Amino acid sequence: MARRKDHSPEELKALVINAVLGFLQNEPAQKLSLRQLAKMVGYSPGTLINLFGSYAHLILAANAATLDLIADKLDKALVDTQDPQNQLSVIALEYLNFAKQHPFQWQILFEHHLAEEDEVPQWQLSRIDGLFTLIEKCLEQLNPHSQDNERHKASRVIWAAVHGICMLEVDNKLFAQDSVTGESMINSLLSHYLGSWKTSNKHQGDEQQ
Amino acid sequence: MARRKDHSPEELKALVINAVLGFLQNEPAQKLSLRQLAKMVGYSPGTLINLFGSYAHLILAANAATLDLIADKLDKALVDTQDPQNQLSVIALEYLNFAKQHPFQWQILFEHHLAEEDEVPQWQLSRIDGLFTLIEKCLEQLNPHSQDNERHKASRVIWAAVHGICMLEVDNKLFAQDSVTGESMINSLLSHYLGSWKTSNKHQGDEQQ
DNA sequence: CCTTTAATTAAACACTGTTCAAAATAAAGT
DNA sequence: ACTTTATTTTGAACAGTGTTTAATTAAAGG
Repeated sequence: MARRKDHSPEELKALVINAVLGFLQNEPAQKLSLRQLAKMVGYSPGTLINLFGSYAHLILAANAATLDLIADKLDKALVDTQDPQNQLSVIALEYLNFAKQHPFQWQILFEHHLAEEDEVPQWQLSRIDGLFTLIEKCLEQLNPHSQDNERHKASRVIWAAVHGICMLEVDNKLFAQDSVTGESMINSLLSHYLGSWKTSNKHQGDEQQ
Repeated sequence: MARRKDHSPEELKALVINAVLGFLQNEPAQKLSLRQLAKMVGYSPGTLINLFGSYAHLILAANAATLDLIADKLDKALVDTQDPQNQLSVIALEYLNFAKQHPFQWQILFEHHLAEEDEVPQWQLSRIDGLFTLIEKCLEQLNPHSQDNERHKASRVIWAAVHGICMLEVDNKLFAQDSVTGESMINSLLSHYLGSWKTSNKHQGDEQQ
């Protein structure tokens, strides 16, 4: 059998990715498989494999779409916020919101590991780099006297911390009383961490390591 | 075939769990399977299944052993530290150290999801509860005027943040310059967050949410 | 119209976790 | 000591997985 002109390669890729993301709205990534995905879009497993290279790369393509979607949401949420600390808050809360609304789609973003032989593709790296740059810009507004490497470190700390909160929230691993939500934790984190950080480099270097 | 008196059920369980943890020292969880695990210990796949109930519960048992191991390391690391802020630092750094030294064993702790129908077992919950209690005690020493729910929230924030740092460090997803290590991030997090937190409830309530 | 090119797939392969009836043996009863 | 009972262990079968490949067929080029 051969070339069915139903869909161009790009159309088919989009079709498959939509099928993945649609599936992950209701069911966890574990229950997804190449074979039933092929059935959903009406093609054979082999076709999907030589479209994406492998099942792992197919998931990677879906994750790329998710990253773009998140970046888009962040950009839109930032347009009517000027204060840098509020901006960081908006970024973190919007990120949490996405994780809560699409838990399975969000989980697969971080639980999907490529085989160690093939490296993480360049576009993936640049997408993540964009997010860090965004945070660092906020930090620069918050404390114009701060140094590059201080903002670099702080952006990673904030990002990792927010990420951890989202992760445990989505996995229901916080074991917290009802009043303690992901939102309140992010507020606590940002107000205390930034409150100390933005005043720590006014007259001297980092006070502890 | 029947009762081979080679091993009692408990001995066999320990044997299997050791095989799992040994495997995860060198290879990721993806490459582990029930069948090759059975070969390692010299029993059939079926035997392991009616020992543990299922492959998922076998992994759960291995994760329980890991949690005990971590709790043990934390206890031992804490004996010669009095200052509560130093204690929190020791806890976090020891935790990071374990994650770095046993990345695959640590990953499977959080990437392994049970089917939603069977709930997380009680002993698992109590182990995690113990860790939170430990952190809350440090916080109480840090600020005796703080309220219960404030320490409750702060313990979750710290825990989630430390966890996020460990996760991105193990996954190599920090994309940070060499000077920014997991250790330096944990130091930054704790010094800034705690620095603000411990003085925030001296004369009034939580200043923001 | 015929040939070449390339997309698509069914079938086979080597795996996976799980079930179950049959087999093997340890323990209990006589 | 022998039989019976009970229980542990397993091989084989089952339904599923991702991947490879040879064969097929539709479209494009001459």
